[in-house]
Amino acid sequence: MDTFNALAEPNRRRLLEAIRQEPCTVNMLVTRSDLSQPAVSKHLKYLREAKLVVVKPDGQKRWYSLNPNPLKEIEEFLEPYRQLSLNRLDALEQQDSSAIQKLTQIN
Amino acid sequence: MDTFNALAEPNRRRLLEAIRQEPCTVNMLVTRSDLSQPAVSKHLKYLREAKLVVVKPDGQKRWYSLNPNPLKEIEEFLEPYRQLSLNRLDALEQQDSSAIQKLTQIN
DNA sequence: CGTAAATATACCTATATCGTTATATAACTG
DNA sequence: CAGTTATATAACGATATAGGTATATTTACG
Repeated sequence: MDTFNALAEPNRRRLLEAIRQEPCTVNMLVTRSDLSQPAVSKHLKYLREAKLVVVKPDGQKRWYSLNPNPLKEIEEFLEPYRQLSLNRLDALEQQDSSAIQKLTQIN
Repeated sequence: MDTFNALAEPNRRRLLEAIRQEPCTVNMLVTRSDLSQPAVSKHLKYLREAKLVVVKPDGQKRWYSLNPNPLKEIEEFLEPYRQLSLNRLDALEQQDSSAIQKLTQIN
């Protein structure tokens, strides 16, 4: 499971959001999601494979915390696209709001 | 097909890269990839669903060009993660290279 | 008009993955 | 030790999708 695929699943993004806010045990994530415990464990397995989380065992509990480093790959992919939409829209916003309508209704 | 899933497929990312550089017809993309024509057409269908590309028919040709707007969703997702790794590593780089080793070997 | 070119779609097989239930594996607790 | 808690894994069915080949559809051209 690579970074892109790990982020492609909405439940996995939500789990990662929770872990980003603070390290979590599996049970904490089960409580905060509407997923079963095995489902959470499986998603965590994929997040581990993608190295987006690291685990620290503590007795029977496992503390999952974020490793944001792999996200750089996504950032690097997005980099060449940044100049395009965002700046282009920003520039338009300063002059012609009808042109923005035209552009944004594509999306 | 949502934005995240559209980007999860490596061939699709490559097609998008090509389209980003200049608008392309299907045949151009077939030539520049190692995919069959139907495979390219299918990936383009998903990119269209995700609204990452727009098509302009021109005779029998279809010109595919980039619509970067949906990428904002990815940017917004990444936003809260930006402060974490990148800045943290940048800060470390300026003082202690062994600490960087420890951090980066997680990844 | 008949053929070729450009693209899309249908159909098939293989593989991945989602979620669930049941079960295994440790580690605590009394 | 017995039972419970925390987590992981196995096994299963359902669904999605990747790729290929064959074919349909539309447009161009002589």
